[in-house]
This record gives sequence, C-alpha cells and structure tokens, in this order.
Amino acid sequence: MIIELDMQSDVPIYTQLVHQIIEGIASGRLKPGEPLPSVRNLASDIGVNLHTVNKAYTLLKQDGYIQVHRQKGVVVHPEGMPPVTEDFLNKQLEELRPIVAEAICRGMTKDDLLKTVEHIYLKITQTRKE
Amino acid sequence: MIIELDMQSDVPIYTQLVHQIIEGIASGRLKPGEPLPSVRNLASDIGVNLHTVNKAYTLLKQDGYIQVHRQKGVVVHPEGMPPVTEDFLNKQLEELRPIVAEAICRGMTKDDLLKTVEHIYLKITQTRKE
Amino acid sequence: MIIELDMQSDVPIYTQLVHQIIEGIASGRLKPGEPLPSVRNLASDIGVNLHTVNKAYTLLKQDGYIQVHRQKGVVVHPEGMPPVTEDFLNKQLEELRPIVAEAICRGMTKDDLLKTVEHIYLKITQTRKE
Amino acid sequence: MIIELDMQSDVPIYTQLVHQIIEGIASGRLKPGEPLPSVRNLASDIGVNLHTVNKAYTLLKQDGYIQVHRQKGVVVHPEGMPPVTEDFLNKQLEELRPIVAEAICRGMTKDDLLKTVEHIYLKITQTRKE
DNA sequence: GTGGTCTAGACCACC
DNA sequence: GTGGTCTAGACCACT
Repeated sequence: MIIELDMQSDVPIYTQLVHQIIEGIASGRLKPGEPLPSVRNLASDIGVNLHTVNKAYTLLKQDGYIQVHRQKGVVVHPEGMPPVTEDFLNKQLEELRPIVAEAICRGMTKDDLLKTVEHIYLKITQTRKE
Repeated sequence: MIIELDMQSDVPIYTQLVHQIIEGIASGRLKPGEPLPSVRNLASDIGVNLHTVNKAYTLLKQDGYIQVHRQKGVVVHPEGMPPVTEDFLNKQLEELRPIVAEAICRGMTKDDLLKTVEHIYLKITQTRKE
Repeated sequence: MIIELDMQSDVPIYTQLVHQIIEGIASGRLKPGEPLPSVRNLASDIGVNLHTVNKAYTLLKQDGYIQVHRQKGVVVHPEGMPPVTEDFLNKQLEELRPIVAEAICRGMTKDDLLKTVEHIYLKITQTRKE
Repeated sequence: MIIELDMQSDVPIYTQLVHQIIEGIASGRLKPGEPLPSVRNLASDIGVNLHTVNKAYTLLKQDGYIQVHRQKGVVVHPEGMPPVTEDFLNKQLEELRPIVAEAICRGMTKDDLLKTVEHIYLKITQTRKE
C-alpha cells in the first residue's frame, strides 16, 4: 500500500493518513482482516514520527475501520465496516455543505457537481472490480 | 443575515464565517453589491474577536467573493463570482475524495451519495427562485 | 479542585486524572459550565507533562463530560452529563464482574458488598447536598 | 471450563485469564482441589503464548487462589480461599470508586447501581446452588 | 518486536 | 495565552 503525504498541506499528517487508509479500504486495495504495518514500520517508511502514525491508527480504531489485535497486530476490521449512522450522515452533510455552496457560487451546475462526485466515486471503486 | 457559530466545533470560527457567507451568497440571500456589516459591527453582533471577522473577510476578498471599499464598506462582489478555475477544481477534488471514500466504506451506494449532494444543492438554491 | 496522583500506581496518570475529574463532577465540586484549568496550567500544577493532561481532557471530551470551548477554554459540560447508554452498562458490567467475583471468592456476603458500594456512593454524593 | 478471551480488549490477556478463573471458582464451576490444565495445555487450547498463561497462574498463586504441585500439577487451592484483608478492601475500594463516580455522573440512582451489583452477584453464585 | 505511556521541547493556528 | 500538531527519545507491559 502506497501512502502519499503532502508535508506542505495544512491538513494534519495524521488526518492525511486516515484519509489514505480509508481510501485504501474503499478501493479494495486493503481488504478486511488484512494486516497493516506496525506503527513503527509505517512511521519509518513514510518518514514521520511514530506518534503521528499512532494517532491515525487510534482514530481509525475508534471509528471501527481497524482493529488492534493483541497477537496479529493492526488489521483492517475483518467484519465489515462501520454502518451509516445518523451521526455520520450529519457529519457528512456539514462537510459537504460548504463545498456545494462554493460550487454554486462559482457557477457549477448541479449536473457538473454530480458528475464530479460520480467521477470520484467510480475512480475509487474501479480497482475493486478488477 | 443570520450567522450561526458552533464554538465547540473543530472548524475555526473564521472558517465557519467564510462558509456561512458563501452559503448566503449561493442561496441568494446575499445579492451582488449588497453591503455586509463592518468588521466591528459583525464582531460585536456575533460576539467574536475583531481579528476573527477580519480574517474571514480577508479570505473572502482574496477569493473574489467580496469587495472592501474605503467608503461603502464591505459589499458582496457586484460583478459576479469567481470562476471555476483549475485550481478550484483540484481543491474541490481533494476535499471531496475523503468524503466519498468514507461513504463507500460505510456502504453508501453511488445513488445514495449523489442524492445527498443533490439534496444539499437544491436546499441551498431553492430560496433563490422565490 | 485538588488532584491527587499516585505516580507509583500501575494506573496510567491520564486515567487517574480522568477518574478524579469525573469524581469531582459526581461529588458536585465541579459544576456544569465551570471552567477547568488550561492544559498547561494543570500540567504544571500537578507536575506532569502537558500531553498527559491533554490526553485526559481528550478522553473526557469524547465521553461528553467536558467541552472545549473556543473562547472560554475547557469547561465542564454545561448541559448535563452523558446518558446511561447500553454501551455504558455493558462496560460497567465487565468492570464490575471481576471485582464481584473476587469478593465472592474471599467470602464477602452479598450484603457486605452492597454495603461497600453504598458507602462509596454516599461518600461521593454527600458533599453535594451541603 | 470454557475460557473466553477478547483479543481486541485493552485488558491484558493474562488479566482476562485471571478474571475468568476467579469467576470460575466464585461460581463453583471450579471446586477446591480440582486440577487445572497445565500451562502448556491451556496455552495451546486457547491459542496464546506460554508466558501469558504462566503469568496468570503465577498471579493466582500469589493471591492464594491456586497451588502449583510438582506432581499433581496446578490445582484450585484446596483449603479455602484467601481472606478479606485490609489490603484487599483498599484495593477493592480504589477499583470501585471510579465506577461508582461515573455511574453517579450519568444519573444512575443508588438503587439502580446496587441492583446491578446484586444482579452480578446472583448471576455468578446461582450455579453454585445447583 | 508490539503497542502504550510519558517526557521534553518546539512550532503553529486560533482568538 | 489557548489548544493542536509534530518530533525525538525513553521506558514499560504484553506476547
């Protein structure tokens, strides 16, 4: 699994890590039950401090994306992913709203925007079917 | 124009301000050329620091959403909104990607997601036609 | 609010902090909306690293005991405490079971045990009524 | 005797083992003098490391719950259980306090809490009378 | 060797 | 001045 970090980004590194791993799961490159590198290994591989990786893993664990198994180490949650809760939908709504609003201001039509979202969705999931 | 701030949110207040004003423009509640409250007034109205409002206005000016006249004060940009640049599309893509990926992980179908985005789009623009 | 830490205990310092603050709330010494010391102040007061205090605060925030207000700093959650969820009852059950089992082994009667629990309950809440 | 371990739990496996065996004794499923599986057998049965089982047995022996004979192997202590010492009561108090405090915060009444403890007590001891 | 905990010290974003 | 983030380095508990 390839991790790409942007050290200049204002998005915290641990957040970028969380995003990349979630995208890895969404794309099927990371499968349920599959082991993830240890905190220390991943940290040295991508050249960040182990605490940064640790924070990312902790957040992923809290949300149910991964498990910290006392023997196998860190693995992608083997029994499916966290469900679509009401909290999640609210969070998603609050994240999407400013993006949609800005798109409207700049004159993107509804179809333009939907096509963009669809394109992203398909790009992520396409590797799944291969 | 009503501004709603969440002091507990992890989104900075100035960012919340920017979002709310952009959404106000997108929804048509704020029209091109319409005056906005002065930094000082808005700050005291919503109970935040002057710097916070100032930073929000500065960002909005940089992106071309508002103009700051020496005399007329702050107004919504009268000559249309900033265009859909390539930079904007890239930024939008990077913002949408983790949201879409998380939706996929949790089992939202493409249609579910598109319907959500469409719903937000319509909710924001509906007041426009009235 | 007096914090007592046992540096020799095998209970992590941040956990001891969480316990003490929860007990402070339970006893009424910490009231809803009341401000808590800043991470740095508390850390220097009790002689531990600020990260340790930070972790305790983060956990308390996650469980809804405190709020991190962008202006007022850290305060005891003003609108009542987290509810008795099913998750909480399960966690409580799993914590109590080994304690009860050990008490049984050592020959404590049911009444002995209940009296002990009642005594603790009253000791914590007594200051409330004063 | 069935042992149930949770590899995801933050409770160490050896502690879970100690708890389960103590609960086995408390419930009467393990009777004084009854033999326990050897370190080696138990370890392979439940799929954990030898050291882990060994540590659990060592702790149980220290507290007087089991005896380790050179020949007979490991047996539940035949001559009654460890007594209710002052040290034990203090330890119990320190374990119960944060649990009780959290229950109070979340609005459990004294009777709710006592009923929960009583329920656990009876659930463990009920098999004894059969 | 693994994750968990703690420390020390630094920089930045926010207010 | 506040919390948030990141680094570096250390020790320990667990397996």
